[in-house]
Amino acid sequence: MTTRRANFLTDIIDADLAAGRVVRVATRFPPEPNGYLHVGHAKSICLNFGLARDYEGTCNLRMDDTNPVKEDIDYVHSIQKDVKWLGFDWSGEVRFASDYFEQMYAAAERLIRQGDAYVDHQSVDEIRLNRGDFNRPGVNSPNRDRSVAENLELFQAMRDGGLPDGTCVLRGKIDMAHPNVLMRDPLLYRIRHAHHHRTGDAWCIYPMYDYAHPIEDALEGITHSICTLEFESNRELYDWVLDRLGPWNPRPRQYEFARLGLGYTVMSKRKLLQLVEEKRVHGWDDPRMPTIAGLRRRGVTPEALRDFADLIGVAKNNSLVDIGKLEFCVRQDLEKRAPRAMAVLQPLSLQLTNWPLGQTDLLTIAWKTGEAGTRQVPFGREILIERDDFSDAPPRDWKRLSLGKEVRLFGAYFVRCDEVLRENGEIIGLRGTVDLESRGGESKDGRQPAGTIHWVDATHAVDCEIRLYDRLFTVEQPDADGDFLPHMNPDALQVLQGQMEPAAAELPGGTHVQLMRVGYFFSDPVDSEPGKPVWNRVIGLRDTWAKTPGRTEGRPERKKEQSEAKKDAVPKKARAQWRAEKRAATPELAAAYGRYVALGLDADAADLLTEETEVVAFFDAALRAHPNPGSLSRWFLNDLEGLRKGQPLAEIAFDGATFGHFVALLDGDRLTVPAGKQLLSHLVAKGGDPVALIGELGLGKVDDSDAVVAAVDAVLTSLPAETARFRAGEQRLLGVFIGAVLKQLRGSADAGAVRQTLLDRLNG
RNA sequence: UCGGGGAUCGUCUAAUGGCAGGACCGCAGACUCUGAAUCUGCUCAUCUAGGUUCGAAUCCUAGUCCCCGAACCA
Repeated sequence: MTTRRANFLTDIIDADLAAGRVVRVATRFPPEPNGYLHVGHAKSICLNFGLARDYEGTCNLRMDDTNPVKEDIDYVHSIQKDVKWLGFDWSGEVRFASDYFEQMYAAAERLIRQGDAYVDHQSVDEIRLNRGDFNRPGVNSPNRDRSVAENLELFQAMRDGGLPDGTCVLRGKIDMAHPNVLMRDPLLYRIRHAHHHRTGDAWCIYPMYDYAHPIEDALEGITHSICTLEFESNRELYDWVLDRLGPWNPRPRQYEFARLGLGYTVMSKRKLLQLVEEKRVHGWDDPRMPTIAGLRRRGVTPEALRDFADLIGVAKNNSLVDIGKLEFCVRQDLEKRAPRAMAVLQPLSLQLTNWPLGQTDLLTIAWKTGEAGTRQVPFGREILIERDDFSDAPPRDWKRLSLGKEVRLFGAYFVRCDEVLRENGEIIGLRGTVDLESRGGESKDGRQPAGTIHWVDATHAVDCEIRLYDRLFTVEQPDADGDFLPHMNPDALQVLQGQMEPAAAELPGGTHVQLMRVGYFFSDPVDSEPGKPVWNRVIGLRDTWAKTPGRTEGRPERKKEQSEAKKDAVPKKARAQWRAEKRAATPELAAAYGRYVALGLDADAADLLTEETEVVAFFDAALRAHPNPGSLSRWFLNDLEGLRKGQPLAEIAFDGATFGHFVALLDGDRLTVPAGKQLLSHLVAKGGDPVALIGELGLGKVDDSDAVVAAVDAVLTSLPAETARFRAGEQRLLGVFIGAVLKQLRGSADAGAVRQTLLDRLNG
């Protein structure tokens, strides 16, 4: 198993493997072929395929093609291309949801026969209306109680094709009052007389996502079905479908993670499609687009994208990732791989008056300093430098050319500026002299110029198109409110004619270079022609100079204000209030509350213990076994409540009386607190007799102070560095020692005594 | 309003009752034939309030804020 980043999903998988719930890991990446994949998908691809790789399992690529009106074969191809380009390979053939249509149909008939589905003839509007809303339950369809035979016949009729679209649907029969609206008799099949890119006209009914997806997963033997957070509510329905159509081995489980949110771009397929269709960008692979195709054409590498996925991790927090992290990964990767070349984007002519007319010097310069591989770079009397590299009023730390000052032209000669040529006040050229002794960039006398700049020889330079790309939007969250289009960055694409050194201009389409001191570039694989490359700027170099002169623009505030609806909403009814009302309506609870208060419990404890009658019964039984309400309520409320995780008391492995006996052991000083916690969690999970378990688990309290002293000494000698640090003043390390001692004594020693012994030893 | 999720440096993410760690960003310095890269150092966080515990980011209670869900979409 290769090393990997841990996240909550690897925790789950580790636990599943350890418990034997699964014997291998099978994941899947299930895009709908209705658009191009984007960088958010790249995160999901890296996750799913990465998990399969790390656990030596499998990952399927599956087209979720259940809606023929939106999907297209072109997208099927682009998706495969993008996944491969990212560096992943799927298990076996590409899968298609449409390949399972026959099995899904049979499964639907089974649901009907089981009484779990029915054909409904209500209209779209009626169905929506009768579904109710978050506050109102839905109402049953008049067709809900049709017989199995009738449903079977109607469903067959749906398939047979005689019914126009919208005539009727197949629905799951669950509960129209369910608090999860998705569970209110969800639609399973609808009629759509549409041509499917794969099944053609074989079908006129198509399954809905919530019905189809779990079946696809189960049929493929998927163990961990990973999707994004917005499907959390759908999981209940996913499980419903699987539970009624099993048994499955393995039984797939759905888990959700946070989709990628990235600053200064949009990620929804709808918005991306809109940009393409309205021709606001030049197609899906426009280098400004966050699509995989766009990033690829821009010159971002698969390695950089995979690094990025690793860097941002996987969790359930809604997050907005700083696009600077992507830029960091791109720079880091290109820094390693890109050869260096020179081009001038905004040329300024420099005439070298002491260079012989018509003579050219051919310099040999390494593609990458310190590495093998060189090219020839011509040098002559007229040199082009970057306009920004000359200043006639240089600031204090200026490391470039200025009047009377000398700089090194990278890999060539030292030059000095002697004269500035102007026209109407504007600088139109420079005259200067070259140090003929400095060929190769070293002077005989060992002097060092202030700086080094890039350049090209004017007579040999090659004209080439340079495309400068920038963030697509001017704000971090373009779709935070209202229309995202007004936030488009008009300067996201800037086209320049640059002058490039001849050797670099020969490079074929699809090559990366670093144009020195400018940025990383990629010769456009589509528009480049032999000898006429078009260069895309992938990303600029980090520029600590550009941002120094007071240009620190503050990071814009992120949008996180309350929605209008929330502002006016009445606060949720307090839970304490809810319990008080329940007590008022339930004499049994009210009586218990009075009794507990009379017993000396504080009002909060009495309140919490009287939320449900089963708790009261449990607590009363404990009270009979051990009449100490104070410690009983503390252990119940603080520990047992956490351990049972909402499980009904009736389902845990021990009863109230046992709980009473358990607390009595603690009060009788037979058990320390940590040992008690260990014992309690054992009791909740497996049950048993507390007294017997103390012996079995070795939890009995150790009163032997010699044993404590011995353990303390052992721990201190095993942690010499920490001991020294503690003595030097790091008091917080006491907890580490206590923990280690307790662990050694299996939690059976009194923590207070351990603490005191430790202090004596450390300070004495 | 009902149901489901989530809150840890500016950002992303760890810590599974025991030293709040890493990365990005930022700042400072070193080095430099790229104001790049590299190297060194620094700044910076547990949503709030109570409780349990020797010890709480973690367990309990109450609250606050954010996100998702009511398509014959996925």
